[in-house]
Amino acid sequence: MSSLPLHERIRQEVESSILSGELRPGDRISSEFELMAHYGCARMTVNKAMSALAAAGLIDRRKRAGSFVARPRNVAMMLDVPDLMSEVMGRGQRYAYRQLSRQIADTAHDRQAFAELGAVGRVLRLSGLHVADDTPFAFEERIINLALVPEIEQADFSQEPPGTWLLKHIPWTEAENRIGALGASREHARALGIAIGESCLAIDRHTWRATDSVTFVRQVFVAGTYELVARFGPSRPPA
Amino acid sequence: MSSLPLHERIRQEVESSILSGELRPGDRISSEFELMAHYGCARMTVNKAMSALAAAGLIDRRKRAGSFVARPRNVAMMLDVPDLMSEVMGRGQRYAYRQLSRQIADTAHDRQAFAELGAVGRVLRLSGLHVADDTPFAFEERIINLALVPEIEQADFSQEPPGTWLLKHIPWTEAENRIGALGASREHARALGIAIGESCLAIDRHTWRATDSVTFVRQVFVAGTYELVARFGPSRPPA
DNA sequence: CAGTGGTCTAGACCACTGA
DNA sequence: CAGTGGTCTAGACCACTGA
Repeated sequence: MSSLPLHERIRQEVESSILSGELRPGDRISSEFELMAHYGCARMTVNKAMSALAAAGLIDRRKRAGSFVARPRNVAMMLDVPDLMSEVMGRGQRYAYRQLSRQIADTAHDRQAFAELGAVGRVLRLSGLHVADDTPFAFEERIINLALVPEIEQADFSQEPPGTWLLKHIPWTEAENRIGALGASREHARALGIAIGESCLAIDRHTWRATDSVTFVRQVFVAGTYELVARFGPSRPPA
Repeated sequence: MSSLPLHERIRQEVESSILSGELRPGDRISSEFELMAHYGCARMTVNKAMSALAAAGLIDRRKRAGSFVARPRNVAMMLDVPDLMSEVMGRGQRYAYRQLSRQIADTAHDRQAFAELGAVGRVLRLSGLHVADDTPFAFEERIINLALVPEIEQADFSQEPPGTWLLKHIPWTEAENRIGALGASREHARALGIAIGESCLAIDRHTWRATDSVTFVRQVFVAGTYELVARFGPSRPPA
């Protein structure tokens, strides 16, 4: 039973040739005209398959020359960056957000806020804990551009954390994440119940709406309690 | 000067409506027939634009019902996972790999190798340091399936690290990365010149060729010396 | 200059599914 | 059952660029 569309079948067959090693980097792939003849289909169907492989970075296409298996350099992996509340609840655990601090500031006087968001004016600064089954697993420190989201001043974070609130109210954004490690500061240590200097995973995320900064957040996870997963490949990895 | 293909212009215009908030999650997008009329083009052109948005996860398409702005849940970010040697040299620094240990084992007797790769038989176990401008910045511990890459037993890692060697000899693979933090072990600490327990970023990468395990590697970076960057969005984030 | 990919057209048939 | 998206056809013209 193969109800697979033809363009998808072509894509998978060429992809398999590349991932199995039958076609090696630099090798030329049959031209669209040759593939048309081979599959007995229209050129658009072949083109759809090959365009998808080019978009995924597996092949390079050059006019007049043809299509070639690309060299795997900086492979772009797909990284899942889930909403923490959804993720915790998805594992069947209870989720809670505990606010630790709240403060209105202005990028004109708050140098850190200015450094992260630029000159956006009034900002809301929050810090809090993400808690799964009564155990804090992440500390977060957030700066929100109030010019863009004034109504967040009245928001209630007892049911959902600021990140989830923002996701609902500022639905689609552009984002940049920086992932690193750090040793727990005094504040992190007290909040997370660990020792100062203990190893933590840190995610710094800056999100924009068009050209305006929406929010900057640093989330700090105790080492071993949280992992990010990124994948590359046609299917999920074999078991 | 807009030499942009029409399908790309349509994609960008709909994307802008979503990212600017003009269209909100759940909102219906004009049908392909309406967009055909609006842009005065063929349906395939509209379809190419909308299919790209659906592939990127920005819209959901349902037969009979139409196309709708998706809810931003687990957004898939693009994570750059560069080759360490290329990255260091791309920054204009000198790169070197220093091998620390080398050992042939068998998954029949080596429990850790079996746990990571499965029952693949003979394996090569390596540990070494990635060095930029004479400063070690990453420790790596690697297990390689010799059944798949027997010639690596004779390879010389003085010019390129095992990862780069594998990239050249086993060009395209599937991969899964797990990114977390850990405290430096005694071995990490000695190799990297840091204190035991000091915070480190750890990347565990398992790569496959079709259904066969090729290699498992853990790379450990001193906190603050290395960051991973992941992005989501139509363009690069504003400055 | 000739082969290749990039794009686009104006149709077509179909599966699906919600009004 | 009618509107929608999914797919596909058989053409077309063009820009590019390497033989």
